[in-house]
Amino acid sequence: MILPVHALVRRRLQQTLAETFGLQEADQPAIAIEMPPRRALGDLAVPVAFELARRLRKAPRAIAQELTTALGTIPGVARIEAAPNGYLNFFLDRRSFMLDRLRGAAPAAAPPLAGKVIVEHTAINPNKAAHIGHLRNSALGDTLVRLLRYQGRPVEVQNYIDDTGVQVADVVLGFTQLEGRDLAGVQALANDPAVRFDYYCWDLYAKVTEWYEGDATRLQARAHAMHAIEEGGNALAGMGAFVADRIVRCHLRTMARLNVDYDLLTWEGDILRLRFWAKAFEELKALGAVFLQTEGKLAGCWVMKIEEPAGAADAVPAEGETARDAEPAEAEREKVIVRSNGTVTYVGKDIANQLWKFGLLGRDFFYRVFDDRGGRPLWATTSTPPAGGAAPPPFGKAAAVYNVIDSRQAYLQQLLKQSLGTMGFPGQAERSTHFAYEMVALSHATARELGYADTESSGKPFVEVSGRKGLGVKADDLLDRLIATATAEVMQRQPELPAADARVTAEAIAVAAVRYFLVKFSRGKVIAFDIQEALSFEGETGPYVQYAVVRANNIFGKLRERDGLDGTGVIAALASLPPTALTEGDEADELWGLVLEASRLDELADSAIRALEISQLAKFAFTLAQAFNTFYHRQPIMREERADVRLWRAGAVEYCRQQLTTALGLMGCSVPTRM
RNA sequence: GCGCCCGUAGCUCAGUUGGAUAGAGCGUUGGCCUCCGAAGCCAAAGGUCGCAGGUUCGAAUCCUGCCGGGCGCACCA
Repeated sequence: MILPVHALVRRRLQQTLAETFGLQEADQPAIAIEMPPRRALGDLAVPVAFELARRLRKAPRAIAQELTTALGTIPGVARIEAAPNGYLNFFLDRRSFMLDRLRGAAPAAAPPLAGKVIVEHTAINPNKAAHIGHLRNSALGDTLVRLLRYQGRPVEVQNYIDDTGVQVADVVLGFTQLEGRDLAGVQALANDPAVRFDYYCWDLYAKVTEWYEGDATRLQARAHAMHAIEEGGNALAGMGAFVADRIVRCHLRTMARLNVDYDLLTWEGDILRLRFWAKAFEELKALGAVFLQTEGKLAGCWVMKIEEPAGAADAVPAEGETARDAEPAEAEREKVIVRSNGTVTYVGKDIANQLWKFGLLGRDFFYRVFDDRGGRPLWATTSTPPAGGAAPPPFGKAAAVYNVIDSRQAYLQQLLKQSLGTMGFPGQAERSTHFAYEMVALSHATARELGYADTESSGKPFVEVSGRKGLGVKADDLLDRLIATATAEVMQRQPELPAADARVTAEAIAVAAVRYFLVKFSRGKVIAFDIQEALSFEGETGPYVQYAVVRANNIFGKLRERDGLDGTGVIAALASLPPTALTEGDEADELWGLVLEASRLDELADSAIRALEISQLAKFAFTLAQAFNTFYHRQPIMREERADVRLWRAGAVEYCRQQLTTALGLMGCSVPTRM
């Protein structure tokens, strides 16, 4: 926990700049606090003197030197040095820093921002099994949720279920048109223990796509089915509801395997049935934000004008092209909100949903318990008042909203934000964040392994996953393979371990492998998923981090066995020990470096949230595990004979394992007892 | 055509609101298990940070223009 130290140092610098240089806080540059490249230079570095050099007409070094003396003493800071190049370097009081952290006595970080945060993630169309692309969404979203909660913010996790969209309609048509099933037939299929219903729908969905391609008039059947499902109260709608319910339950089981869960399932059908959209539509019409288009190809549709980014609207035509040649639609783009057949597009429904999330709609859902989850009810929205039962917690009315959706939908998210602003809620628009990330594609090797020949001839660097074509790695298949591989590894290393325990361990390893893999890349990068790469448990992987903690835990197992010492025993013993092993010599510097690095979890968590870069958390955990492994090899604990040295090292191991366990937990990963 | 994203070592990627000598993993080569677990550690080799300008005391990072790649610009979501 280093942020409280940052806050203290920053505050003292601001005071000193005001007192010594007469710079009021408003005129001061932002004070960045960095880590020096080498520990010998200091523990914290502040480059503020460079910033001030011009304004004060002095050399950075002179400013740094003045600051050094003017700052005086700061609690917890042993000394301050002005580096020859102008850096201001802070050396912390190692003993008190480490003891405070071990005791958990470090002052709390800045109080978290007030108000509930809603994070919406996963949102898989409920018409087929989850695949690797969906997993990236869930892993990023769930980790964001855990990070926000770690910061002390109240978070509500929502999973949006698009049960009235075209994709459910497609599968319903597959059942009725291709297979001639009625509702009872689909129910029988779903209840057949030999059938994996989500896998079955996966294949059926791909067949429906081919069926459409066979005859363009079949698209009319699709439009009809969609309309029927939206209307409700008919056979197609009944089947759609059944399919969506069953597939959602499949998705929840898959996600539970990865330690991902939710507070509320928001069903799109309820938004329609409760006329959320009708309410939002009235307001949008009254504001003139949407209007009925009477001419052109969009005649008969209710449309919304799209705000062009600044400068784009009045762009001059390219040379050789006159303004007359340009499409009129280019100048004033319109997005269809209500189709000419009267159905509402996704954007329309989601505008209503966004308003509800912020408590701006003036209407609420009814709620039902969707799943018991062993005493932790999972709630879902519903359209009718429930007969009785427990009262739901207060949902919605958030201060801020994160929508975790891949960047291909950036355009729609932009519209959503825009409409919030248009409707008179610029503050909420500002606090509505699209957490955008790039898609997961497949490497050519993995596509080939899945039976897709000759994907290289496309000339593209990767193969795009396509649910429509049934092309992709199913989440459960991937997990099964990872568990099988991990089980083999565990049994090889721990032959005496009972099979059931080996399985539990393998599951923990598999989850860490896949979750770490999905968050280690920065979000702007397309992941070309390669199954062989993902099956690795070595190098920069989740299992590497787990392994470091297992080793640390083993040390304490042995300490307890031999010396009767546990974590708290070590901490108690350290209080009366001279700190030489922490303060003098190369080994002490290395020990201290490990403790300081471990303390940065809160700093990295904060940074990861601000930048929406979960990869920073992953990188932190890996780097710390690496530092621990180096320390582990160089500075033994059990066989160290000097008692004080042994205990200080044990203290470092204790803090390290705590921080690494927390970091893994933030990524939804656990630590096996052995592996 | 317009918008967004990406371009850093053979491959896959980090690089913290511009800061000290550009770092990992994989792969390659060579070492380390009578010693807290080798899913590990140590070492070596490997980079005109796509190109060209500009801003700055300082640029992989910011700006402009190119080049290459991806994704969007549906009465799908």
